This record gives sequence, structure tokens and C-alpha cells, in this order.
Amino acid sequence: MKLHVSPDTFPPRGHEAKRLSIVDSAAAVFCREGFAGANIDLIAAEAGVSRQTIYNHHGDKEKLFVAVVRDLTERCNAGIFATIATFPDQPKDLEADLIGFAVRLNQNCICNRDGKFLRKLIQTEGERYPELFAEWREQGPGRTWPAIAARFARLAYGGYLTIEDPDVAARQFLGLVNAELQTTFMLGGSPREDEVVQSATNGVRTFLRAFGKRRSVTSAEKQSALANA
Amino acid sequence: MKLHVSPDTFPPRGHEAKRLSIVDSAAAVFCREGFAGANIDLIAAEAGVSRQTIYNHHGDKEKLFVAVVRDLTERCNAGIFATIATFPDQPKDLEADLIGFAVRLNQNCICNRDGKFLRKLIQTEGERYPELFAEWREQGPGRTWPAIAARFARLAYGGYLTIEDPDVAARQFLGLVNAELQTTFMLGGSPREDEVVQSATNGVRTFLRAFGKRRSVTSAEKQSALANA
DNA sequence: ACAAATTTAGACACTCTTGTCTAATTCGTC
DNA sequence: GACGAATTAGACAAGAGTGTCTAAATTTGT
Repeated sequence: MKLHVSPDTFPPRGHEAKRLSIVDSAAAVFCREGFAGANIDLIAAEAGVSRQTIYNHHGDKEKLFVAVVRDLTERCNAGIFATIATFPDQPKDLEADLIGFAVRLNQNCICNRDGKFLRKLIQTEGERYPELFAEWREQGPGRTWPAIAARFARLAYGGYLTIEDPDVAARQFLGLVNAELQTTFMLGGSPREDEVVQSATNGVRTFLRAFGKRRSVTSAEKQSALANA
Repeated sequence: MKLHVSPDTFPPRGHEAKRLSIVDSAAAVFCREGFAGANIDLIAAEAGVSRQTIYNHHGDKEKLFVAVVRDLTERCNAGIFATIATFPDQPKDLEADLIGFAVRLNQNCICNRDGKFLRKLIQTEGERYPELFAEWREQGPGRTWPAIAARFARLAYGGYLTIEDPDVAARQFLGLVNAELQTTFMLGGSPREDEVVQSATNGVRTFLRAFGKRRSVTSAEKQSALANA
């Protein structure tokens, strides 16, 4: 006979599926309408459950909101660390590899559904839940930025780059590769793939002009060659 | 005798003062609480007027919101163009002058009350009023970015910089000098003055590593000297 | 000080939303 | 097929907010 100790939560399976569906819909509605404007009936309708089920799972609107932010932070962090793992530690073509990394970071972590939602919730409700977003700050930028900085430090140590402060370089890298997407981000939109690639390409090229080894022949060749594009 | 043609609007003077006060308070409350969460009674209380006066001036909540965004856009644009006018066209110390410009831009246009409010309103309600924020996009980034790009183009023409695409350079300049303020911006906070200066300094330094004339003796001296700071 | 316009406080109807409750129904498991 | 747990639909009370209205009080210009 099968013991029902299957997952880690006591209630059966369909339960978790509904929980997920609720959190997903809630994320979308909270983003669209803001916390105050979000309507529990609408969330229920979009999740395909009854309103009462939401109250059974989460208690009240505020607890639901907290659960949404926690979930999003967790999933986004997982995505970011998975992407950081693809950082080019021993690049064959430094420029192309960094562009690839930047594009992956954008597509998988910042422009995808979860990233977009989390960003907007932080922007709109961050001041209302200081402790919740302090937690995000520690778990998010507080852990991912140093991780990226460490990768750049390794590249510098390997002789691929000339960097004084890896933390500054990491933040500037992110600022550069997203430089052309700011307006789109502001309005809550998702940039098209070619816009992401374009911004990353321009950003990485400038980054390497600042931090790349100047004497590298390939990089010099590449730069003059690409200047015509 | 004095003709009452004084300003450009028919009603007396105190009228305009109240209008301003209402719009200011409304901006603050809309930002804090979001459109749906904003309470007209609260706006009235903060503005020191009665609720009815708000309805007399603006009709309803939505019209009030539109008026707020229009006002903020106008004031911010004015500030940005005033600051762009201080761009160093013939710099004595390129690095210091660009840092000064970046700091002014941040302090006067982005981190001040109006800039902070406008940014947040765009982020939170941008999707709800597409035409209103399309207008902002045209009047804001659509006009200020090219203006900044033109200044950089002039610097390049004057031999101070090596730039292929001034538009790209301008956007990257903004991305770089704000690279370290992103998290603060996200949470709706205002960075301290020293943070603004720090971010601008690091950003401009990297910008000049990428686009500055390498042969310039002063800039080379400065860079090595500042590396110790 | 007078007259017109504006502002105010308060009451009001109306709508919308949250969160609770109940009884009926469905689902998963044995 | 039967049992128990979970889900559902709907009604419901309580509260909050918008926008209107009125009569009184205040400001403004002359």
C-alpha cells in the first residue's frame, strides 16, 4: 500500500497545483492593478478557482501578497544563479561570450514573466513593506551582484580584463548592457529579442573598450571590423 | 485701475495657489498609494483644502491624475533642459566637468521630488494610460536623449572624445553614472549626495576609459592619480 | 464695506470590496 | 461505490470610497 507521505506538505497533490495557479494569477493582477486595486474575485477568476479557495490557502489579501513576492524572489534568484553558472570563465571569444551571457541574463531573469512581475512589485509596493523588500534586497542584489563580481574578478585574474574594482565593474556591466532598455523597463514592457541583443552588443563593446586588454590583437581587429556594422 | 488680466487664467490668484497645492499633494499620495489606493479625502487633507474644491478644480479622480502627470512631466522637462544647458561644451577638465554634469542631472532632475514622483507614476500606472505615457515618452526621453547626444557629438567633434554613435554613447553615459543607484531607484528611495557623486565618478571614469582620447596626458595622469583614492 | 465668487463642512446615495458563513458538490483514495 | 477532504457558488454584513448636493462661511476685488 502507498503511504501518502509523497511530497512534503500534508494535503494531496491537486492542492499544490491550485496554490501555484493562485499565486501566478495573483502576481499578474497585483502587477496590473497595484495592491489596492487588485480584486480578489478577479484573481480567483483568472486562477480558475473560487474566492473561498484563496482564503482557505492564504488567509487574507496581505498574506497572499507576501506569498507572491516570496515565490517570485525565490524563482528569480534560482534563475539568476543558474545563468551566472554559464558565465564565460575561460572565454574563446570574449566579446561574443559576454554578449551571450548578457542576453541570457536579460532573457531568462529580467525580461521573463517572473522578473518583470517582481521588478514591478518592488517598484510599486516596496515602500509599503520595508522588511519584505529588505529581504529581497539581501537575497537578490545582495547575493547576485557579488557573485557576478567574483566572475569578473576571475576574468581579470586570468588576464582577460583590466579591472580595479570588480564590484564596480559588475554594476557597470549591468548598467551598460541594459542602457538601451531603460524606457521599456520603465513602462513595464518586454523588449523584443533583437533590442536585447542590440543593447547587450553595444554595452559589451563599450565595456571592453574600457576594461579589455588593449594589446589583444583579436579584440582590436574585432572592434575595427565591427565599427562598420 | 488694474485690469484683471494678470496671469493667463481667468479666476483670481488664490485659485492657482490652491490648484498647485492640490496637484502637489495628489502627486505624493498617488505615488505612495497607487491610483486605486489614493484617497481623495486624504489628498484634500494634505493639500489643506476641502474635498469639494478638488472636484471643482479637476472634475474627478482620473482627470486629477492626468493633470498630475502632465504637470510633473512639464516641470521635469524644464529642469532637464536647464541642466543640459550646463553641459561642458569646452571642458577645462573633462573628467571633472562630466562628473559635475552627471551629478547636477541626478540631483536636479532625477532624484528631486518631481523626478522621483514622475518616475514612480510612470512605473506604476504606465500601462493603464498608454496615450498619456506615450506623450511622456515623446516629450521626455524622446527630446532629452537626443539633446544630450548632440552635446556628446559636439565634444567628439571638438576632439575631446572618440565616439561612433552619439545616441548610444549618451544612453550608455546615463546607464553608467546611475549604475550604482539602481537598487535605490527601484525601491523609490533617494540616494544620498555622496552616493550620487560616487556613482557619477565611477561612471564617468569608465566612460572616459572607453571613449576618452587615450593620448591625452592630463587624463592619463588623472586616472592613475585617482586610482589610489 | 459690499457684492460676487470661491471654499467649506457635512450629509447623502451609490457602488465596490473584503472576509465570513453555509450548504451543496466534486475530487481523490481506498 | 463509499468515505472524507477539499472546492464551489452564493448570500451576507460591514466598511470604505467616489461623486453630488446644499447651505453657510470665507475670501477677493473694488
